[in-house]
Amino acid sequence: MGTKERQQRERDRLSDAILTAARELFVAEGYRNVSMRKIADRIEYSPAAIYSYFPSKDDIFFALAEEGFQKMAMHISAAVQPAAEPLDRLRRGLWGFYEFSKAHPEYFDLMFVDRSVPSLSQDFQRFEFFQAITARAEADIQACIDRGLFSKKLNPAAALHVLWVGVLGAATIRLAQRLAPGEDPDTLAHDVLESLLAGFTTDIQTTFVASECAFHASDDAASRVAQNNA
Amino acid sequence: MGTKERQQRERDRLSDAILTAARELFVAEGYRNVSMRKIADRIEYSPAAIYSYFPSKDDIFFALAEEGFQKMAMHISAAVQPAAEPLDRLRRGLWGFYEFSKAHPEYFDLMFVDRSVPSLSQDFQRFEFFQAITARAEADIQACIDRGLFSKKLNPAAALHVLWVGVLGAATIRLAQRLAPGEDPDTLAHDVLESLLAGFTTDIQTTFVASECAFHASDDAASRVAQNNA
DNA sequence: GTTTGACGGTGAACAGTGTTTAGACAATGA
DNA sequence: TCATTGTCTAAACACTGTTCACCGTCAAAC
Repeated sequence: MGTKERQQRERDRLSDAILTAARELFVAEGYRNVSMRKIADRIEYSPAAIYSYFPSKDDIFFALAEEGFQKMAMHISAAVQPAAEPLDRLRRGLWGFYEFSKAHPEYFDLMFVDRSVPSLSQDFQRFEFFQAITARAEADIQACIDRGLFSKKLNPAAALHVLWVGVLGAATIRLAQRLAPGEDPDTLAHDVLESLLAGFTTDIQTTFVASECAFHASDDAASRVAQNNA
Repeated sequence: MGTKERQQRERDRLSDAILTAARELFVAEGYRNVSMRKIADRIEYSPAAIYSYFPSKDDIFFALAEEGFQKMAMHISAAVQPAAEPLDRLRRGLWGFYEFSKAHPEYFDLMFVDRSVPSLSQDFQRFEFFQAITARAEADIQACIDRGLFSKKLNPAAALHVLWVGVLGAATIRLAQRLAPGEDPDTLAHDVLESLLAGFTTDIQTTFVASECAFHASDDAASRVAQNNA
């Protein structure tokens, strides 16, 4: 009767144990120091046993990345929560993104920076996290446009990407420790965010729409755009 | 007589051969796929021989990173060259930075993103490249301020970091392939750059100076700054 | 001319990595 | 009771960075 169910339960239990062991090693030592043998030691099974639960090491990290996205969604939601004004919400959300990179550097690296887990790059858009958080943020940007805080020429989706990527750059440079000893990464992240938001108030960037963007095509195009904006 | 010199010449020759082999493997297969044994195979020596020329694998990558900085300095200088106007020079220089990340992704990753070569993080400011390129770029920013193109409240050094980090974020996200299939990374990089430059024209960011920045201290501080700028 | 010492290079090993495979063993269904 | 199924393991494969005892060569000293 319930034998199939019990077996499945047992499978789930061990699958969870593998993920838990991997997660603990992962946050403690970084994912570069997580090995199948260390995971096996923790769960008191042989390394080969893991392979009947996860096809490869990459798949374990893929599952961990999925956890990371949920963690981040909660982190950002909590940061946005207390604010009602759209610009305030936007600021808080992006700062929450930066803070997440500080609170969970290993997750952040795995989710956004690392190139050694191929499945993550390939299936990145699969994470439904982006549909949820992104939609709200874009609505906030639209609200800022409607209230006259941002340029009417702004494309909310493109603008969100710009903000996201800008803060991500600051977070990455902090994690990679590519700043001089005196420089404060928090200030840098803050300045990037504020500069971008300030830029959104202006009408200057006429090439903001993708189809009009030929800046990178050639030297001639580059100087043409430069002249336009000078 | 010249025996010492000949021995030294021979040492230099082999040291160069090691770096050449490493570089070829590095650009062809990525530095994660460079192994001491593969390098040894190429130079037709045993793996152990390498260790009397480089203390560790990290030191080989450190030397390659140094090459990368020289490469990048040349790339950016060539991009800036044809322009006379400071804003144009700035734009070209930063776009050159982005293009470098496309032309030499492995170098870029090693130089700015990677965390697995500890010596690079530790001695990052040692690369004299930054003194050379940075000084010129800061002068261009100062010129933009003087000509009224940028806010007078702008700190050139901080502003350059902001531009640098913003473009770096776009480059990183492109390399990590964390964009949806439809999205164009070049457009994104361009938008980031233009938004930041546009932001520099405004006086809005009153917290641009480090000492006044308390945005990230607490929720109260965050909302206070938000109100200031709303 | 012989001996000594240093140096350059190697083979083998150590301790680790992800992954595969043949086999053992227990639990299940007929 | 017997055959089957599924789970787990020991051992191996092909790698990784690094170390170390050894070995021959060659320059210098006696």
